[in-house]
Amino acid sequence: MQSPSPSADGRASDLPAYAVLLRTLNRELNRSTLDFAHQHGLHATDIHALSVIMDSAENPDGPATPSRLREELRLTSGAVTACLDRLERAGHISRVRDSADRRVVHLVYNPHARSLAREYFSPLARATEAARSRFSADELTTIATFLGTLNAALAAEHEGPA
Amino acid sequence: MQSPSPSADGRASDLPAYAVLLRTLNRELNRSTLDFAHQHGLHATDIHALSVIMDSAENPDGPATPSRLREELRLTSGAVTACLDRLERAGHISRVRDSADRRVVHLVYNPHARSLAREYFSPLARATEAARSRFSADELTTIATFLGTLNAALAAEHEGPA
DNA sequence: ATAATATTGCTCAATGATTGAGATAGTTTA
DNA sequence: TAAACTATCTCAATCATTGAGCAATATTAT
Repeated sequence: MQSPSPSADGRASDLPAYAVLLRTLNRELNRSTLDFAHQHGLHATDIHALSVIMDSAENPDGPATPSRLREELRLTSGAVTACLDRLERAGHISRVRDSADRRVVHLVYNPHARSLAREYFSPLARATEAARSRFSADELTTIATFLGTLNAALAAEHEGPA
Repeated sequence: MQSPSPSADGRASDLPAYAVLLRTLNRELNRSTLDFAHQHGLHATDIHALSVIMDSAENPDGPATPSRLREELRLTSGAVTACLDRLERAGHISRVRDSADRRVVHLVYNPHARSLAREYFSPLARATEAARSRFSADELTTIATFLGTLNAALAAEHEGPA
């Protein structure tokens, strides 16, 4: 009844189909996170925090701080403190006072957490590589550009939706 | 030092770059979920449950059940019951006993929840459409195929990782 | 300098979602 | 019919999160 879609896989490229694909992807990624958290006696919150701390370490916006986590994870300050206490107690991260502004705490992850993170992302990396292997270099470039564009659009949605 | 990558956006299509893109996407989608949940006095769990119930209604695997939610959301049975109590009390879903096997409860979402779900996915749909508008039909087909492949690979990871 | 204001992260009692063991009701197998 | 199994629910205990307030540091104005 809809467009006959001459290309072999074309039936799955309209907006509703994209919505289902993205929702499913979100669920799969969350499930990976939960499984990994359970395996290590941590909570989903802790893993998400670790993910933010990891990405902040490599990004030019500077190292992660408790305030940053509060915004990224939509937690209250008390919850952030508790989360960081858990991660620090388990040896994954350290709190380091900024020397310039001594109110600020920098969050750095220890070598221990580095290997933990590698382990966490290993199934994801395996699945991603399996999917990537089916596409050409040009196609992978297109897909990466799309993902970047989508991320930017989502970020714009909850920063200035008006 | 790495491959010079002649294509304009090629630098962003290797595996580590994909990992960052997918982690960021996951965070953006979760943040949308949390923001929406807060706006409506619900919890992230409730929204995820609603999402599963929605997709189950349209999928051929049959309607959602508490057991299904327990697996999908990695919750215990007590938590599922509490979550469904909240959703039912707020009028979003109904529990319906299966007539064939009267131990089973089918979860259906009410018209009220249908409009709630539309509202929830509206920012996501807007962002997705904004990103989609930048790509050709062929490119969108490629991207959709990739997302489907990735979802299948992720599902395979936590069903039979061995 | 000094006082007033703002910001960062923490403390702690209260709240409430989640856990986990068990109960209940229904189904299937022998 | 009895026994074993399954789906869901109940409920006390646990523990992450909330939210108000505090301590320490930084900034700005006078």
